[in-house]
Amino acid sequence: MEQPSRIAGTVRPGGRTARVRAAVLEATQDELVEHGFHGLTMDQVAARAGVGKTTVYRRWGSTPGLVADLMTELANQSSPHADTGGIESDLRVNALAVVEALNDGRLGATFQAVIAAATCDEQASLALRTFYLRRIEEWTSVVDLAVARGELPVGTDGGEVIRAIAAPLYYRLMITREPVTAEAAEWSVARTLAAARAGAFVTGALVTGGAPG
Amino acid sequence: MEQPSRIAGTVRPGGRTARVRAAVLEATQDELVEHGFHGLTMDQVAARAGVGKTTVYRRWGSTPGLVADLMTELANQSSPHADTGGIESDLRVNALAVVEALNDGRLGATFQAVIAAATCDEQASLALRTFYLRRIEEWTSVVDLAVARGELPVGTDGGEVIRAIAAPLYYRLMITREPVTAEAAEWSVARTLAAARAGAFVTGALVTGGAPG
DNA sequence: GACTAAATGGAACAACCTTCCCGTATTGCG
DNA sequence: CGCAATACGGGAAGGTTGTTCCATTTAGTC
Repeated sequence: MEQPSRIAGTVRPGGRTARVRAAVLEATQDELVEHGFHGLTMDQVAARAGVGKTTVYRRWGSTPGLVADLMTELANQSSPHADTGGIESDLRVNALAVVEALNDGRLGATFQAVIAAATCDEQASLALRTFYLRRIEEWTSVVDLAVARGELPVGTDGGEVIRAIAAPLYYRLMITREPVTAEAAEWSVARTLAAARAGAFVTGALVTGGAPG
Repeated sequence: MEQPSRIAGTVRPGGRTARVRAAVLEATQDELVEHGFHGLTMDQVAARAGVGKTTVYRRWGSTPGLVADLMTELANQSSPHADTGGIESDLRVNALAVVEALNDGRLGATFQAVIAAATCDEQASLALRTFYLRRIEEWTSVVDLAVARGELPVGTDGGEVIRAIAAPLYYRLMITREPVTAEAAEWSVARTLAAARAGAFVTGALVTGGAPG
């Protein structure tokens, strides 16, 4: 095709190109805060960023492409997991970080936009999946260490525990649209931990009764 | 004023008006299955439904209005909760029903569309919240009965239990975009039940340790 | 510091969304 | 069965957004 076997912006990523990218992503977030994903247009993003429409089309192609790139950018800003020495406080740090992120004007709007975009765009869906699976993986070690310390049963699936912490918070945000409070985070930690201690997160086991078989 | 103090379609809801509404909502679902919320246009909905686009604009106003009405329609189609006599199987019925709905082509696409629409439209957000809070309320009695039977601790918050069952499934659907399987439903039931039995859903209590402090 | 290729920006064009106007068809009622 | 009000349908106009072409500017290199 027309493209020199590479995507525009990757051959000479320094100087102006980098400034343009930063300005466009910044403008994208601003637009998302104000209008949400449905109201995001290439036109206004370009105008707000002070760049030509052509540039936005060439480098991002569409509005889902914009939010996907935004999510990829966030994915690269790795936030190190906690290590407070106890699983309960570690998970609490995690849950409260999620609550804080979702309630942050810019971040919250961005997350919701990418989630919305992922419902109709494969690129956005991939960016979303990549971001969260990476975050989950980063935090899994917190659970693994707790297992090593004897705080949780051997075989506990760390990834599933981290998912279980976050799930109720996102459920409130996106589905029931209830406020995502610190209290909800505490509940999530307490309930997940209770289930984990009962062995409900042990791989392959479906513990439903009071005593393990 | 222009409007006779009522919204079009509410004064004479019989006959053609009802047929038009049914055709439009049907076409909306079809379009959602094919293009998602982002690709939903008033134009194509009208064409597909075989009605004038003026009518669609007059009665629904926008695409979020369309999906909001769709959700309201689904909310009125109440599905009675289970009563198998045991909390575990009751919750399993609930979880599997959610899995089935989310994996259904039409329903799944509709849910995702409304969730996406709710991120930028108050009307859709309200329809979504109304739908789910009603469903949660319908299923809460299942937990209350279990408490009465002595299967779960006194004071267990039924609404929160039902939320906890569904949350991981929606999390997989919308956030990590992993397949929503029957296995995931089983996990959710087992973990929620383990936490509930440990008293983690008792109102006001934050049970985190083995023994209450 | 000059050269080459990459990246950008402005303008033009097409497509789409949304509204307005008015004639027509249908409903609910007497 | 006839009347009056309601709801619908079609087409055209105005505005916004999507998409592409080509000259100009800039980054990276010798």
